[in-house]
Amino acid sequence: MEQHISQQNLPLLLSKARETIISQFRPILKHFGLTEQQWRVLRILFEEGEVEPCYLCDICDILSPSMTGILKRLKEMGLVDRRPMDNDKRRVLIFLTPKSEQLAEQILPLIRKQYQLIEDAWGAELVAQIYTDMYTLIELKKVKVQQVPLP
Amino acid sequence: MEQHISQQNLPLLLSKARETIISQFRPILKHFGLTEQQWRVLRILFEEGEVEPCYLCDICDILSPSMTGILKRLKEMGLVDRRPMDNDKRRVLIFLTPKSEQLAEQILPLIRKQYQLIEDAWGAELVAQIYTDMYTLIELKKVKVQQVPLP
DNA sequence: CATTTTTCACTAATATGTTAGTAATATAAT
DNA sequence: ATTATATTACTAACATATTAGTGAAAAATG
Repeated sequence: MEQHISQQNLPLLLSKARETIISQFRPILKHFGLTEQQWRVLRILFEEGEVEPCYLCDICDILSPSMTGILKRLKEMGLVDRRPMDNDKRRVLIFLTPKSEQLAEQILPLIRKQYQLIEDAWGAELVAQIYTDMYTLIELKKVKVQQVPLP
Repeated sequence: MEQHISQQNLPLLLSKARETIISQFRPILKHFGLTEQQWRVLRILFEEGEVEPCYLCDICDILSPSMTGILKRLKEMGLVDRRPMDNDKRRVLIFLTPKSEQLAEQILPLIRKQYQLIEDAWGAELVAQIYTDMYTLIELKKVKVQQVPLP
């Protein structure tokens, strides 16, 4: 079905753009029985070692209540474990298990290859441009926008 | 908390970019007790009159099972109504009520003003650039990407 | 005309998103 | 030190996302 996209609807455009990208990777994650969010978390843990949940929330763009469930399920799957911090009893540290270390080592090369295939199909320049644009847009978060007065 | 963003993670970047945008509009919708998805649907109905659920799914980038719930809640709120089609008994048509027509007429000017405020803060050229990039990216959906072989 | 395949809206089950609020602990201000 | 505030992880309640699958009707096929 061919359709026009409503003008002045940036969130929707971003949503559709994101779907275009993520659909290229969904088959890989599905093959390993992971959701996109679960993989985001595992990947950060693989790259950075043990970190706190709030740090994961920040980096992965996942809110705290969602993260609670994600970590709970990852723990049930035997893919993460946790230990309390010594100096601050509120905090905990999350880290990978040997099982998930191995899993990440399997998945990461496939993700990289898929990015290569995307560049082959869409052109490396265009992909680079998308990166640049997204970083620019995210940085704009720091530029305060006035709020329209509400009735 | 300042953080680096993982390389080769476009879906996450898109997610953060989208959040940057939508956060500018959330206060408006919240003021009227609407979620972003509910507003997407109302807006299309306001622009296009009565349409079918599958068309709304397509345009709003919302999957059918989600749309079922969204339309059900909008109906309970008295913001949409439905009638079966004459020639095809599977299909239904969704349309606004007087109440939601009036609501849309209140909200739309505020959305437009907020876009103006965004352009004032970030620059019209940059916003235009984002539109262009997103359209380009969405069009890329039609360019088939090879799938990495899975073990 | 009868059979097969598609299409449409829907349900079910599970995972995540969003907002509000909580208890425990830590830090800042009095 | 005592109070007030901030932070961290969490729960609750509801809305939406994702995948699989269903029944009814329409369209395509034989």
